[in-house]
Amino acid sequence: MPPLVTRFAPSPTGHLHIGGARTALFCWAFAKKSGGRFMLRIEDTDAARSSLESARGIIEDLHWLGIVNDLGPFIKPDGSIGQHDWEPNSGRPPVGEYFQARRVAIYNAYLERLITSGRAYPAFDTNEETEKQRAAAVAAKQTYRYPRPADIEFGQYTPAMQERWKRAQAGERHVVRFAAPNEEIVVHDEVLGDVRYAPGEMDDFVIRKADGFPTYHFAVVIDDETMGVTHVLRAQEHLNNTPRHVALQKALTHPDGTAFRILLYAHMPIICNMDASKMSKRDKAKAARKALKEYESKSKPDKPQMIIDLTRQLMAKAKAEGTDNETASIVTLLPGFLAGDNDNVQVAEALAAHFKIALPEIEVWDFKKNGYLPEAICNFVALLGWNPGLKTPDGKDLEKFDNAFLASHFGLDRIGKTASKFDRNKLLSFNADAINGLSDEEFAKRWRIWCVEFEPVFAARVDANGRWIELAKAVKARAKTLRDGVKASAFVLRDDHAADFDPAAVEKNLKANGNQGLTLLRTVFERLQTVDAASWNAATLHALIEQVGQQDGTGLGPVSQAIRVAIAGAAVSPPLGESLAVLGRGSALKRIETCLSVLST
RNA sequence: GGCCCCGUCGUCUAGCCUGGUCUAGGACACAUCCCUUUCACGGAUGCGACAUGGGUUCGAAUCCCAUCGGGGUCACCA
Repeated sequence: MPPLVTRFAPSPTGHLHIGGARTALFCWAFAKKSGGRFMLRIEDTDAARSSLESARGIIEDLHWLGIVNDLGPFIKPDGSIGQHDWEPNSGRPPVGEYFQARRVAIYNAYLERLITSGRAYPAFDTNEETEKQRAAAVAAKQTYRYPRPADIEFGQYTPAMQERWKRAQAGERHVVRFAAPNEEIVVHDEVLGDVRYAPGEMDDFVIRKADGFPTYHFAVVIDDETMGVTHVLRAQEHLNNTPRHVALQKALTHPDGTAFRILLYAHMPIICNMDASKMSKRDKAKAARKALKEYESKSKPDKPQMIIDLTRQLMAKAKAEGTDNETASIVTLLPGFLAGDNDNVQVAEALAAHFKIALPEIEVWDFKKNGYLPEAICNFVALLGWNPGLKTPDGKDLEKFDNAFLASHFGLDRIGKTASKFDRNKLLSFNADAINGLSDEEFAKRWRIWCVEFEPVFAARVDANGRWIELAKAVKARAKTLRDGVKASAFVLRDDHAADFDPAAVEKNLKANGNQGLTLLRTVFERLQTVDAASWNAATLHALIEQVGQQDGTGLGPVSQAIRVAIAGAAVSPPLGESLAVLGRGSALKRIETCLSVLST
């Protein structure tokens, strides 16, 4: 019995998309659940857009999510790319290459047999010619289908076909097209059931491009067959591709004459935005253009001048950050981006930084950068189109689980059919729960690692006073993301001599009732000075503040708020004991002193 | 526009296959209250859906049909 094999086959043209993460997760979970293998394959046949860097990034993103492949490329500790292949005793021949661009010889061998069996033929139309026909068809509201040339006979390797092949081999620029069968194609889908496509729906699609690389359809079918893939799990946007793949599987044979298998398919729901459009990288460009539009409608700038200004600012920024190269390309792409001719992500990000707006998180890396935990992302995304259908002991739907649970419970039978909207609120809530489920120590550790990468200034400051645990305790409950944790502790970064205090807070908490707050603040200040550095901890400080409040008869509130304004500059901060402890004796006293002297005059 | 898929609270969904236990359950969001030194956390309560119209049936969220609505896809991208 050959093992069950699923595969995730991204094209390395950018970061891992959140929808791709779900596909990978489901493929992984299905393989684990079934005792099979999960394979990663890199579909880099688009020479212009693929990059090794993207492939590396995608592998890293998957690893970060805890989705580890049994077969295909992985990143070694030394940073180089290695690969897992079928073992000698696995009953399967080794795959060899998992990057499609390195498998061209394999595709060509199958392609040639397709040609000599009359099921594929070289076509010499130029791109412009077919585009023109297509445009004409669209203008006439007709469905465009590539018309099969008159000299092609389905399934016959005629002299005319031989002549075409000879021309192609002689080096004439051409593509190879598949001679599509004129019959009904039924796709058996594990989620959707049988999906029927009427005869004549499929045209003679391209299977090898003019640059010699196979198209997606062809490479996928050859690879899935030759690599031993048994189940194809992918998003529903691929459903309409499937009849092509099935037709190809029916037409292809191995050198020994055996037929290709018809694979088992399971198409899962699309993940879309709250407005029901498909979630895509372009949403970033959309958001950036929207910000720009708002700016334009507000300040009605001269457009050419604005482009010049923007360009200058971006270049200056790049120079300051030492990212000259990247920004040079941004600058050349900017006019096209503004005109809507390209959706370059770097341009979008540069504009977002300029207009101080947040771009929507679309890729796994975006979520990582903004402080989401991988376990929360996996958990949330697993619920988009799948549900365990189990209840918790108190009768609620079971929806909090980890990847190990998925690996033991996932099944195709509980994949839904309806598209799901990506509710960022719910993800945020899942993330907050994941953070709160961490012990203080664990949270401190992971938060610090994140800060070092994404908030280095803050990390260095906290590192300097070594108060991560105290800060983590103070901040954990009010952090829905790791980034929130930094926001909640922003007071740490305040200058001890800063003289700006939120006026409303000053009025309410210090000056009201005849300077009640200031008086209290003076009292605590004196008392705090008696606490030495060794006993400067949250519990001691809290007790002291409580005492002052009691002695004064005003309770805990007024003193607390007075101190809070003094040390944080505003009426909001984490609990006082912790806040003072984190600041340390010197800093805390200095701030109160500053506040007293600024407001007493 | 052609083809394909889908239609339960605003959102994710349970229930649908195997009609009655569904005056449709849970979660997120929202609202109110409680807790509270601020902001949060937490606790309680509330708001809120079977797209519409026909069948079938004693009985339909569940089965059938139609309508309407939404989405996907129509590349020498994957």
